[in-house]
Amino acid sequence: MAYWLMKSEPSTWSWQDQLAKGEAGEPWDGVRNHQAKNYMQEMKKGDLAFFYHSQKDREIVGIVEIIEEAMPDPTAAPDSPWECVTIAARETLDAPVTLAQIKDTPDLAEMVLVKNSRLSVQPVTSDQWALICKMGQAGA
DNA sequence: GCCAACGTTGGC
DNA sequence: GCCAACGTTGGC
Repeated sequence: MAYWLMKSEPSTWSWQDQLAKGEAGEPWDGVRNHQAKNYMQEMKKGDLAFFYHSQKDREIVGIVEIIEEAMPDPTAAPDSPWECVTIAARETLDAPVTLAQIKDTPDLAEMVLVKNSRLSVQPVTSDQWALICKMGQAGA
């Protein structure tokens, strides 16, 4: 069981958009970065990921589950290497965890989100996961 | 194969 | 809106 963090600009694809998809989920397509693609290939069905709003909000707003493992990205050219996973919303954080909070928390200083802010799909350690769930008052 | 130039992302 | 960081492109 692994943990991840996936970023989206709310103006492009927001948590509300994701919630609206319900159990059917939504392919996380359009990723055009090899590091991000490699992480998606490592994802297993049942893995969990934080859903992060970049740009204006800059906060973790919810938790999604990987419901389909990596497959060719339907929005990419047929012979391209790009892939996507499918995710479904699992839980909305009662208290969104902001980037500022994360930066103020010494135990979260090593997060990829802090170290490499531009990577849109990133791994999260189980310790980081547990702490952020606590900060966000996640029920699960 | 190296590296400068350029475009894009995302925090501030 | 600005700018730093990073990835990609293209000339040599």
